[in-house]
Amino acid sequence: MQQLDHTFAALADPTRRAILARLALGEATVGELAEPFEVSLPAISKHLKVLETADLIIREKRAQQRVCKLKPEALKTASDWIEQNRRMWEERFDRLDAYLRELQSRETDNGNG
Amino acid sequence: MQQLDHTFAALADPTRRAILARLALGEATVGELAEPFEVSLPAISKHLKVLETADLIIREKRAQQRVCKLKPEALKTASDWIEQNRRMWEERFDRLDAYLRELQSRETDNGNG
DNA sequence: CTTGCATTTAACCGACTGGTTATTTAACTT
DNA sequence: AAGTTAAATAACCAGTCGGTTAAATGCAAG
Repeated sequence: MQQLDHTFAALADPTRRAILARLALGEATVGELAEPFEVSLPAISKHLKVLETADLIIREKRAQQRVCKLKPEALKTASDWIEQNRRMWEERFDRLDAYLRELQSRETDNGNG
Repeated sequence: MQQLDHTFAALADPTRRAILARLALGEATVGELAEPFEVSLPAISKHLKVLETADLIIREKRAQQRVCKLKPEALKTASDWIEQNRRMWEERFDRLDAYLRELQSRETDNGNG
């Protein structure tokens, strides 16, 4: 799924994750978002475009500023993928674990009998 | 956190996600993993290295083959980050929603009084 | 010890990334 | 209309990515 590509790629950058964390505290303008970072404004603008393409945020005009807000739905897609797979993985490991325990107990039985 | 960078970057590629999904069904050799894809073996080998660096899989020698297995712990790191943030985001949106509802009801009260 | 198989490494390629500075666009202020 | 402010775009750069083919490695079996 191409949506997942974009979401995970967007989340793979620490600056972008920090921007998202900041936005979780409330909407902010591009300038406000850029302020804590030591990179240029165009760099932040590019990060915001990546986040917007990944559907993680929206930017809306407000006078001469652009206000950024989170869009929580997209994160759910990624979260769902991970959780679904994690469940599969762990089931698999649980089965393996049970199998190994069974082997173990059989050997013990043989050893004792 | 650098671990998150690697994990999300690894998950951002559809071939790598497919490999993980395959491995959820059980361990597999490099050749077995490569078989369903239309790319060369070295390409798969590189993907596996990315997954290994991200700590999502381990490769162990078995005769002249390398057997790949999932390592579920790393996925938890990513899952935790997403879930934690998702909760923050949604709380934020819940608060905003409550606030807007309150505004609405006040205006209604004023209009009626 | 040579042959064969499974996989990795090397060298290379075009496309993309994250950064820069300089320029342009858009909207408010005077 | 001219100036100021906020942000985006353009053009560029070094580095990484995902892919290739060809060569090297590791191991088992004759």
